[in-house]
Amino acid sequence: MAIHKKSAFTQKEQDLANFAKAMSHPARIAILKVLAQRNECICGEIVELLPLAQSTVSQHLKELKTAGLITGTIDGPRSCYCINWKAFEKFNSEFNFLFAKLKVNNARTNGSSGRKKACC
Amino acid sequence: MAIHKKSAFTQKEQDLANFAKAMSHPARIAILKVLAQRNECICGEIVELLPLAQSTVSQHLKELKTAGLITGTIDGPRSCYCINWKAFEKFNSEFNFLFAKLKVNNARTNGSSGRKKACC
DNA sequence: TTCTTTAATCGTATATTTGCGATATAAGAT
DNA sequence: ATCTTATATCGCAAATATACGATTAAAGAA
Repeated sequence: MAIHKKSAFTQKEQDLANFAKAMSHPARIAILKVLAQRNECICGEIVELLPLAQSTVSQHLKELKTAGLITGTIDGPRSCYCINWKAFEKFNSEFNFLFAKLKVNNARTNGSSGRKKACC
Repeated sequence: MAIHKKSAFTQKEQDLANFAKAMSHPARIAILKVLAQRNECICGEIVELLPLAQSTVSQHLKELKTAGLITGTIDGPRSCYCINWKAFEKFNSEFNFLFAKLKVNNARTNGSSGRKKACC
């Protein structure tokens, strides 16, 4: 492509998109589920559970960490990962806020006493 | 990469990832917001509001439609788009379900009477 | 029919993502 | 000091995503 256009959108739009992007791979969804079940987890445990090579899992963990969805701390020769609940709840509520706002707008313009859609 | 590994994960994990993927670009977030505000919208109106070429917007609309987040119907020489509320709510609740499940697990294993995290 | 309008699709260039093996790093064990 | 374990990073290949201009298609207007 010629030039990146992502910066032409609002920060909130970019934040939501970045959050969604971090969740946009089944391996990363699976990692989050494992972290939730075990509360905390070292890389090797996740590698055993996923059908991916160690280096690939490490890369997915790095992406989740960069996006702020998980935290990782060095524990001797290991790395211990946890879900960053604060960030997760923040993005979850932002997502719900967008969704709720959309629903309200939809009800206002297309409710029982509102106009009908011309199409769709 | 050598081979696709996405199919090695569960259907629910793939569904959630696909939904997140559809939301993973600020242009598509912006499109959803426009569709919500106007209830329904033709392609040209969206093109005027976004800093992207017509062909690019059309491509984003196609991705949202393929992911099932919006519907599109032909209206003469125009195409009218709407948010597919049912699919949107379904995925939203699935997302919330995952999040709630994670939160419950976290409270159970790390609540006021539970054990502390060893790291993070 | 021909012209205009609207949108989808094609072709192309470039950027990013995904995945793995190999290597590097870092810390504890011997 | 050397070995082992655990993980991050590098380098590469292949697949996807992003963006645009040009073209095509489809329907109403002249």
